[in-house]
Amino acid sequence: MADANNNRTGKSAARGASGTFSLYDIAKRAGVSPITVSRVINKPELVSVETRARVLQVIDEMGFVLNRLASSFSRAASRIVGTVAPPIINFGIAEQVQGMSDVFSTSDYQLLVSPGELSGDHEGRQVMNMLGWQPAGMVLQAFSESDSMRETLRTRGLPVVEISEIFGKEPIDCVVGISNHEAARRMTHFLAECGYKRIAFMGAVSHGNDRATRRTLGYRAAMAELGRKPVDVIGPLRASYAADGLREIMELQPDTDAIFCASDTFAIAAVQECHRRGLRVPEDLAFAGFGDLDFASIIVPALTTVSVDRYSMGSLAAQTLLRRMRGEADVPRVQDVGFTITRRASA
Amino acid sequence: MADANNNRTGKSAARGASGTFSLYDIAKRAGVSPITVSRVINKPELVSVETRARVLQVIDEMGFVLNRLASSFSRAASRIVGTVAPPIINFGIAEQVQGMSDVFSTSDYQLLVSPGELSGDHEGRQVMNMLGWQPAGMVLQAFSESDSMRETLRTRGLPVVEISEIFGKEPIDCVVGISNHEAARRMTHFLAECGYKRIAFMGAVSHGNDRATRRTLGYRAAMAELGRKPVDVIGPLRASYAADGLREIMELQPDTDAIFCASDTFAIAAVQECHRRGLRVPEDLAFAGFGDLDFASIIVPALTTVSVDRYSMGSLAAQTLLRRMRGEADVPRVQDVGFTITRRASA
DNA sequence: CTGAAAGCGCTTACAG
DNA sequence: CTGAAAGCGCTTACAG
Repeated sequence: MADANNNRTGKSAARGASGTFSLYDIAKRAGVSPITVSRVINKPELVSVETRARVLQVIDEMGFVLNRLASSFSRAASRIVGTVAPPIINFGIAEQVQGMSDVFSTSDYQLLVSPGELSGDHEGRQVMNMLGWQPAGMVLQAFSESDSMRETLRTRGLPVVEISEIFGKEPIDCVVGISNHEAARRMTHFLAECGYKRIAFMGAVSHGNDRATRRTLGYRAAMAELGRKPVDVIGPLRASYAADGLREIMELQPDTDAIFCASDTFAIAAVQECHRRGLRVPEDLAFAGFGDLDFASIIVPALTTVSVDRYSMGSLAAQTLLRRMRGEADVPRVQDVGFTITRRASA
Repeated sequence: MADANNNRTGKSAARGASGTFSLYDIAKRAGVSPITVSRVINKPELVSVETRARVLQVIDEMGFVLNRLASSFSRAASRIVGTVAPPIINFGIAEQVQGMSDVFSTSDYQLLVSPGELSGDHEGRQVMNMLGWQPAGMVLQAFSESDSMRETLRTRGLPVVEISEIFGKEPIDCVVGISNHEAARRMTHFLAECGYKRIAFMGAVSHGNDRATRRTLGYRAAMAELGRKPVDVIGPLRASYAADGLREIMELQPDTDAIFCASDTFAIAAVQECHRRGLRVPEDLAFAGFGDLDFASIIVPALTTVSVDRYSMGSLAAQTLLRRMRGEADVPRVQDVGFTITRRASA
């Protein structure tokens, strides 16, 4: 049949001995042409029931796995979606990726996650790398804000969804996220409404993205609106900084009665440090966090925090990208997933 | 030059308008053949300094990104390494992936992470999916133990490194991990040596892998060796189970003086529950965990636990796979990364 | 419903 | 140090 004038068949069959078969091997065995096998896999409704059954049986018998490299490379439209994970995968990022992957796994797109590299100066290089896989779209988890990378992506006209701070942002294409500035501002006002008089802030150093900075600025904006003096310190986003940060704040303003932490990690660790020092939380010192990590509701006292639904952020980003890749016209450029202030026992 | 008898050049150049160029476009512009461009990228030492410089400049000017799909698909040996992440990415898994990716990023292999799907009955399907990308090797994070999948992989003769329980395991190819049975056994003996008399165990339900079960059996083995009666309960691996588990244990054995938890998540949450109930830790009830999460050393009292270096597990797995893919002969089939008992304040 | 031809953009192996 | 030819395993677009 088809193999009379196709000399590749023989070669593939020979390779088959080591466990790998091609479409041609299946076609030969099933007595059909390779395109028919391709259709059985990709567009089964175009093939007659009998032919389909026969081909499927051969596929099963031979343990055939379609070479995705070849199908992606052939003239078919790319079904790859790329994302680059930040170098430090924390719980929030994991939730976000989960949200994305749950959406893509029910689509016919394959999500490729390229883990972030530690050598941080190559943010853009990671994205360029990903571009080599010819993705139909990308989700950027906005750990970096390299301008040249943003420009490259914009020029290519590739559908891109950023998960990011949305305040005052000029997105490459679409952006999904929250306003960290607004969230921090609101939490600060909330603490003031709770009756706390001297609210300090423990912030994280910026890591190539502006989330951390936005939170600090939101706190300061609220303090200005309240007519109060801002007291803030900044350190690396690790639990170990919390004890130092606490000390720094108490030196700056010994009668501080509440500390708003830019992350739950800080808040949880700082609360533990208070236990160690014999300070009562919230009676002697109240705490609020940011993020609503798993442990935030577990620790004693349970943490008052800004709840952000990272899973939803991921799935909304994925859904938005799907719409963009389908070429829908009215896809919103900026989507705010919002946040809530969750009051528990710590403030 | 080269383009006179290559009709693809024109087409590629036309596509270039929308931002994508091929090797042919670069070759034409630089006045060399496509293979030379390929060599500048892959084996620069084979090209003269002048030619190299000229080509690199054109690549840079045109923002050329090599099509990895095409290079992987062409007859070159695959430079793809696949891994499937478990559906729930916890902190340990994240560390493990980090360890892997740090190793691969300094090699010329590209790590492809396929995020796990929630529809858990398709464990093997994920791996088959990955196989379609023609990886040169795979790292299995052993969240599932599907026999048919293991058999498929074995048959193909693909280099595979499993990160897994190593006790009594017949690896597909190579395995890196610890003996959870031994670790749990040792921690139980350690608690006994600390003077605790009635040591109970809070275990997690097995999730397609046998780590959880191994820990339970290790505890029971130690109790048998000590000539004591084992008291164990089992629940879903979520912080919310800890309060229930604690109650169940106290009903089973009201004078329990130490609880060994199969995970730090349980232990941290259970300690918090004790705070809530007014029980002193470790005076009234001592706790030990498993894993040494970030928060284990932060909470008050700091947690006594089994420390397992997940990052090292990931990087050792990657290094082992690299050796297997290079065809080294003496790669050990089973590697035990070991554990340590870390004593802190909770027991 | 099924098939023959052409080509996706690279790299290998062979020449020079 | 550089290049022309062939082919990797699929799928598209065209036929019938």
